[in-house]
Amino acid sequence: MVVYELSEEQTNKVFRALADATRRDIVRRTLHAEVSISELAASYDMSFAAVQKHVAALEVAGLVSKIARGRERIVRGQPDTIRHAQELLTSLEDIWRQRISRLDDFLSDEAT
Amino acid sequence: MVVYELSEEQTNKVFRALADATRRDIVRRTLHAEVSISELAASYDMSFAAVQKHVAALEVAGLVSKIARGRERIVRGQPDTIRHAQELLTSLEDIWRQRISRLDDFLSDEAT
DNA sequence: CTCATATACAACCATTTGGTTGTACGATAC
DNA sequence: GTATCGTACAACCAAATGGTTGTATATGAG
Repeated sequence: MVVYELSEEQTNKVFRALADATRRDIVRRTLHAEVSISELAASYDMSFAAVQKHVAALEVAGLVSKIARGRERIVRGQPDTIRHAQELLTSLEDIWRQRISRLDDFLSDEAT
Repeated sequence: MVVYELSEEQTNKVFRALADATRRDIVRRTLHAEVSISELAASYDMSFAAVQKHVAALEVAGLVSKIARGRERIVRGQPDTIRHAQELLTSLEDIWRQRISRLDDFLSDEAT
């Protein structure tokens, strides 16, 4: 399986974008179904422009994409980028697991 | 399986902490083996105090813990918190998968 | 055509972030 | 005891973040 690595800068943007409850909620909603920016904006207690900025941050991170439909912009969640972030976390967990298995080896050596 | 949910604020801190290449590297190294703060500081092109702040951000997020050993502070990666973040990303992916399966249902209804 | 809607974007502002240097203090080495 | 090492923490600063309002523009409705 070929994994397309994200650049460090791209990775920063992905995690940064996920570090906000409103943005995480936008990702959830746009993964669930296509939503326009104004529909999103109606849900949060902040200005339209603020929501627009959150969507822009998510778009730059690759967590959502926008397509024009008439005068609306439809926002779609991008599961691939989520998966990239997940793979990075998995690689961290693997480091831990390798450490544990090294420790097991050490202990079984000890026992002989 | 009981999953201990992180608060929104705690989740913000975890992702925020991961949104920096130096901090991700510190997590990698401290998951691999125990390292003192000064050992960490020697690796990065910034002041000791700056590295100390990065470690503090990771500690507040629950991604590392510190224990005193003599005059040193040993930093340990905390795989549990990594797993919490991973579970959140998995729940996002699940939302996507449910959408796909709804779409499949729709298409098979269409076919009948 | 005119009006309302959906979006884009600039300018502005307060707060947070990420770095710096300097100072203080406990633990270890000599 | 004194010097050194490892850490903690405060004060400071520039840049980024997350919100605001205001203005412009394109699309759809009537």
